[in-house]
Parts: sequence; structure tokens; C-alpha cells
Amino acid sequence: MFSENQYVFEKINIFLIETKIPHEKIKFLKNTISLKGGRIVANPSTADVILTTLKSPARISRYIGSETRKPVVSVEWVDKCVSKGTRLEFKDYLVMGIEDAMDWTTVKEKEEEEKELSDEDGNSLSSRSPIYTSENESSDDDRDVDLDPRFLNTSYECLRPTPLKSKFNVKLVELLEVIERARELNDQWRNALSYRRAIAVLKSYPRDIISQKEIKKIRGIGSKIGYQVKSYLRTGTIAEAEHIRQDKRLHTLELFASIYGVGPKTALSWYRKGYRTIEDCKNHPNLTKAQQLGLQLVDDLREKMSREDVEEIYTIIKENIKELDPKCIIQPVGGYRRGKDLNGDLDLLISHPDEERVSSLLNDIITRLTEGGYIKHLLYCARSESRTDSKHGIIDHLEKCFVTFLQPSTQIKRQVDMIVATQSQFASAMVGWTGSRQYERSLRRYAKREKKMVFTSHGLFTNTKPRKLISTSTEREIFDILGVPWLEPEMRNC
DNA sequence: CGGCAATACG
DNA sequence: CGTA
DNA sequence: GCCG
Repeated sequence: MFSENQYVFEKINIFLIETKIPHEKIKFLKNTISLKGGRIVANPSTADVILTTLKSPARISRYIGSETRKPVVSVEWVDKCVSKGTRLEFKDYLVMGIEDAMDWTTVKEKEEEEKELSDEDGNSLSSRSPIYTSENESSDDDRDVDLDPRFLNTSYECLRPTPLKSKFNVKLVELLEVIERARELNDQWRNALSYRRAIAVLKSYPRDIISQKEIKKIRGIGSKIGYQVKSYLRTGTIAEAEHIRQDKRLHTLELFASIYGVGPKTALSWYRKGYRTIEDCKNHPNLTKAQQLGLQLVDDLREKMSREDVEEIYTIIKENIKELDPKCIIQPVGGYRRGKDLNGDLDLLISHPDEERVSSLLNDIITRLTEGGYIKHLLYCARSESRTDSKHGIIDHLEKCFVTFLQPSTQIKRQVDMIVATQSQFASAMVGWTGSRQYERSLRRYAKREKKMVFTSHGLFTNTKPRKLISTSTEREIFDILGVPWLEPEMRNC
């Protein structure tokens, strides 16, 4: 039976230490193993064997915790098993672990023992048998606690309110945000996304997390992040987050990526060139226009705005636009609308009942504010519907423009993002530009997966071949059609 | 194992 | 690639 | 990194 090529890894639970293994290889290993009857498990404690390319026992121990008696085997074992078409013994591939490597029989017996795990009996009073819980004192953090009934356990953040500042899980959220940011800077956005979802859960959860049993029931928190939370509950912090906080390389990457026009990739490439300071960056040979501006304005744009700062600017722009055309509609969106105390920029959504007027509106606004001495730089301008009209030439109107705006009281140049929308797009633009980023993601995912619709800041559409516009005129209407609960902007802070 | 929001513009 |  |  061992030489059944198709089931070389039948019923074996494998924990893979992914560190130091290239992405492609990880994919291949996982595929191969599950294709041939094995299971990849997310936790060393439920594994029969641990796979790694690491050599140092100390380092390996960090990933497998106390499971040191399990066989730890080089990944070559998998390759060899596949090429031989049979399951080989561990002993030639052992990196550490037991001397007398388990063979198939012992693995199987052990598995029978562990059949017990899925014992979620709701209300059987008696047999809560702590039989083979060797080193397990039932302390606070592993009590079996039900999820708070007020909490909606969904993977869609847009279905539940998330305040800007939760009273609960504050430090835990801070620590996870450190890790999230590190993942982004390391160009692991999917991984960062998982952290963001976990963070959103903890921000919306109506009480402090106190038990690991509790947290494992929450959608969006799986084995890895669950483990981080577990260690947080035990130690009051998360080791990885603490390490990241001391990591000079990440601080430098953060510094670079905070420059307008520089993202994680550029930050990393500059770091690899040996740049360490903003001054180093200024000497970079081929800076983009955005980066040149970003570097020139780095001190101004680093300053956050209080709500009063924002209101000062908003008032000026509003009055100027009113004088330009009193029928204009102006609505602050973005973080300010969600209630943030400190804002990196001000987002303004602008509309007008007359569609024709909308095309020329932003141009006029910019001209006026520039002549008024307010706008100092154009950071980014995008036109829309650039199409050729046989009569009028090119219809080429500004749809959005990001500028620096000189705030009178402080003389600091602030970033102001202005967006124009037609009346018919206004509602969706409101929803789309209010955010948060994660709220938008969840809303769009919900629209597509659950309602077969496509939501963008330009409108709500059917998800059919030619998309059909679903007319909407208010935010509420969009929520109603999508079947998501109305949330105040202050509750969209996921 | 595929998908993860969206997508045009600079 | 970076911007929102 | 997590989910369906």
C-alpha cells in the first residue's frame, strides 16, 4: 500500500514552515501534498510531521513551539517521495526531532487518538474530560467563551458598524497594525489584507477578547493571527510587532513610502541602492514628477490637519465655489467625513445639476483658487471621458485634481483632493469617496458576491455582460438596493 | 485552489 | 510603478 | 493569511 503513487501522503498531517521557501515552491509543495492525499495543517500541534528548509534547531523551534518531539524533516523528503512514488522513511531527512522516527503505523495510531478534537458539544454537562491535557491549567485565556451575541460574525465589514476608536482591544489592534504595515512595506499585500480584516473584526467587537477559544470562532482570524492573539493574551504583547518596531530597515522603508509618489516598491528599491535619508532620495537620478513634488513638499505634507484646519480650508473653498456658481454642491468626504481627528488630506466631492457645467467646473475652480493664491501645486490631475467629438473637438474635462492648498492661518501647504461628479453619479461618488478603504473593499465584494452587482464610485451596475446602470440618487438608496445596513460615516472605519 | 475592490490615468 |  |  505504500507504493500507491497517488496516495503517497495519505492521511498524513503536515505543517510547513514557509520561512525561506520561495513562493512558487510553497505552492508546489502544498499542491503536491494535497493532491497525493496529505493534509497541510496550520498548526504544528495538529501535525504528524513538520517540513522545513531551515537548519538551525533554535530557529525551527520558534515556529513549532513546544512540538519538539515531532519529526522535523527537510522538504527534500517530499521531492524524493514523489520521484520514488512511495513514502520514504523520515530518518534520512530528519533535521531535528525524535531519534526513532515514527513510521506510518505510529502516525496512524496517533491520528485515531486525536479524533477527539472536534468535540463542540453544546450543553452536555458532564464529560468535559481534561484527560490528556498534560500541561494545561485552565487559565482565563482558554475558557470556552461564546462570541458576543451583539457581534455579527461575517467576513463583510460593511455589514457591521466599526467605530473610529473602539474602547476594546485597543493595544492588540495597535500591534496588529504594526504587522500589517510591515507586510505592506514588504510587498505582501494579500497578507496585509488578512491582517486588516482581523483588525477590523477586533475594532468592531463589542468587548475585549479574553480567550483563545473565543477568537478562533471569529471569521477572519485563522491560525496564524489566532496564534498572535494567543501570545498577546499570554504576554501582553506580540513579539513580532515588537521586533518590527525596532527594525531600522522598516523605519527607513516607512520614511520613503511616506513621500508622495513613492510606494512600497520604490521605497524598497531605493533602500537597496543604499539610500537611508530623504536627502539621499533627493539625489536620485530619475525622479518622477510626483516624486519631485513629494520631496519638495515633504515637510508640509507630513503635517496632519486637525478638524479645525480642515474646516478653515473647506470654508474658503466652499465660498469660492459658491461665488463661481451658486448652484454647485460641495461635500467633504474621506477621513474627515468619517470623523477622523487628524487628516493627511481633505477630500472634496463637487457636483452641479447641469451636466454640461460639470465638465468645465473643476477647471474653473482651480483657476480661481490658483489666482486667489491658494493653490500652489497640482499633484495629480485626471481627465475623464476623453473622446473625440466631431463638432467640438475633444471633450476632455477634469474629473479629479489633487492640489496643494496654502492654509492661511498656518502657511502650511495642505493636500486637497477635489473630485467632480455628475448628479447621476453623485450618490455613488459619496459612498465611494467616504471610505474607509476597507469599507469600500467589503462593500464591493458584497455587491458582487452576494448581489451580482458591481459597485464603483461611478455608479451601481448589474454584473451582466453589458453592465446596466442601476440609477441611484442618494446614499441610502444604494445601501437599500445592496441590502446592506445604513451606517453613519463614523461607523465605516474598518 | 482561486480569490481577495476597483480601475483609469499619469 | 503610483495615485485615489 | 484566510475563506468558501
